[in-house]
Amino acid sequence: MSDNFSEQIYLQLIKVPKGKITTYKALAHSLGSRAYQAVGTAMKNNPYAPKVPCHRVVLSDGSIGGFMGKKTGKTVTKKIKMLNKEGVKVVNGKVVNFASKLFDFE
DNA sequence: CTCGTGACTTACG
DNA sequence: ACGTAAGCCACGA
Repeated sequence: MSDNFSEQIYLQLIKVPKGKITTYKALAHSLGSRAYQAVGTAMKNNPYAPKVPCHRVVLSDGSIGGFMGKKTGKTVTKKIKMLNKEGVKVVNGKVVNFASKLFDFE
């Protein structure tokens, strides 16, 4: 497992400080690829969980993404609460002040 | 190698 | 603003 690509995604995600978040686009772009979908694919694989806080990754609009929306929030709802606890306020499946909490990859 | 799917993004109507 | 279509990359069969 851990093809270089997926591994980079996890590394970047882990690199994100607490209370901050990132988007699929920025994440993929930081890897030097446009694998927006690949990022999601790697997330659903998430072999590094909970080391890899996939809930810290949101859509370009700041929406949580396909976590909830499908099955009345089950696992996701919990993560949302966790985010709120860390300082990332999530309401109605969207991040509050999300642009300001966005983490810039160096 | 080819096909289908996906926790995505952008563009057009 | 919303819905559909096409494009993007990676992974599984």
